[in-house]
Amino acid sequence: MSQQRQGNAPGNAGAVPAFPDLPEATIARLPEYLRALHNLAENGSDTISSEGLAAAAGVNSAKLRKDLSHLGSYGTRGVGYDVALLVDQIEYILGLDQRRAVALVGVGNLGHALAGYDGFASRGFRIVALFDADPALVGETINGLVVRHIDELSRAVVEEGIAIGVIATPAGAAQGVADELVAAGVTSILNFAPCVLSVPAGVDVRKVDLAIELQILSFHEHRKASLTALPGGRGASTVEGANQEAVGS
Amino acid sequence: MSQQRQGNAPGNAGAVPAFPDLPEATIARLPEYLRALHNLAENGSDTISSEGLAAAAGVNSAKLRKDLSHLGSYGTRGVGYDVALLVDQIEYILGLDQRRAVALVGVGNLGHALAGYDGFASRGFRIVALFDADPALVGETINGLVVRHIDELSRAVVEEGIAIGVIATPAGAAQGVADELVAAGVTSILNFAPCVLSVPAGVDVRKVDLAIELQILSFHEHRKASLTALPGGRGASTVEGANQEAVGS
DNA sequence: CGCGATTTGTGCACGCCTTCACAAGCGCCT
DNA sequence: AGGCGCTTGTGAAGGCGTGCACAAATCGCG
Repeated sequence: MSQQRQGNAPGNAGAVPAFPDLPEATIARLPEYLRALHNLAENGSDTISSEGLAAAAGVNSAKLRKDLSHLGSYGTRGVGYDVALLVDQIEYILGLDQRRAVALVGVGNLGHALAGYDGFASRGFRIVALFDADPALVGETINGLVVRHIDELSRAVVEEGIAIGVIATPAGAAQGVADELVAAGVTSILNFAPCVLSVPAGVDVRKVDLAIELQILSFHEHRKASLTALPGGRGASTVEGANQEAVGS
Repeated sequence: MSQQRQGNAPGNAGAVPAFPDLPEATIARLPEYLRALHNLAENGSDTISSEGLAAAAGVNSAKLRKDLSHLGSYGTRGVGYDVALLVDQIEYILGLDQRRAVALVGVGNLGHALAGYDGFASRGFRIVALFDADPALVGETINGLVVRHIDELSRAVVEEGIAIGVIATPAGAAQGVADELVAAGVTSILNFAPCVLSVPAGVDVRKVDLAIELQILSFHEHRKASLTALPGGRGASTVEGANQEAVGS
């Protein structure tokens, strides 16, 4: 590894290990590696081989090694990777060393569940504010947080230092909420509403559409069915095996 | 377009428009096109240009045209695409003409919300059975469905003709549930549990991990912050604009 | 009927990502 | 100390996906 930490900050004394620019595909897999590593750490493993970690994360071992090499991580040849060290490295890269504050807008059916979802708290995030436009929901307490009216969003974002917003409103309200989030200073949005958001440059949007995932599965069902129905079709056994397609680009 | 509907079933008289093998990337975008088309249809549009539809779906128009050309779809040069026809084509390809039956396992926090999520019903899916292992939850009625014990899963899958299962259990229980689903005959699984599932060939798995999406956003936050902090950093304005990264491979 | 405006469908080139295969490095055992 | 086995890190090749740019096709109008 010749060029880890390529110094784009010339005079910096190495205090901040300047930011490597990782391929998007790699970034999307890092959280999965992190989860697998936490599992391994709980089971008492000190080191793990690329083969082992790859299996735990559901990817090819060559891919895993290349991913890790991108972030300049040191494994030890003949031994493997130090689990604790790798956890720290990945958490640092992902910016999870600081527990990030998240605002959630829309506490309807889905939003309510997200507000109570353990997985966020246990993986580096704190939902610090809930908002809704419906007066009937404002005031309700969910998981220790009081739902506030969306008009208070702007102030809360500033006061709590919120950089990430989650939209769990109906599609019709999503763009308006996104605009308010951006105006308040939020620079990353996770959108559960089934619609395209338009945001200014510098704001990142990721979209999760639950129905789309089912529709993709439906396509494969349809394909499998039409294969088995074909005269010469060899049935579903022609499909490649054990494909674990992770979501997220 | 010379080779639409390449007849892999030689003697078939065209009754079944033999299955084109679309690129995965295209498949993942079809549901988004479909959603945009439904919106357009509601607004009374009869035809739509590739430019217009691309904007509504948040993609490049060239990409959209290439995607649609893959499924042998007919647009009219100088005019655009027939909205109703395109809806039918995409719904057929995705296998949404038949409302697919879905089983949902795990009605905890997240599962409860999924069971009540309108977006499934309105886009071609019927959740027909709910299961949980916790006796305290069995018997509860959610959205008109009674939660059954997971032991009844196998019978229900057969009786109701269920081909798609959704796992919304804790990570520890997910692999066991997946095994039972597969044993019962389910061939597609949507997994919300944060773990890797291992399934036999011929079974498709898609994974949605809500925390992972946030972690990817967190990375970009971290990156943006480190850029603005840099001596020569030109701030967040260097990021490419309005990037709408859709989730799903 | 012919022409211009418009829009689709696609050949092509480029870049990203994946995968293979192997050299380089590390630790352990004798 | 030396050799052997194991594992990482990476060069190179191949495949896939994207986006440009343009030819082909269709409609409307004079």
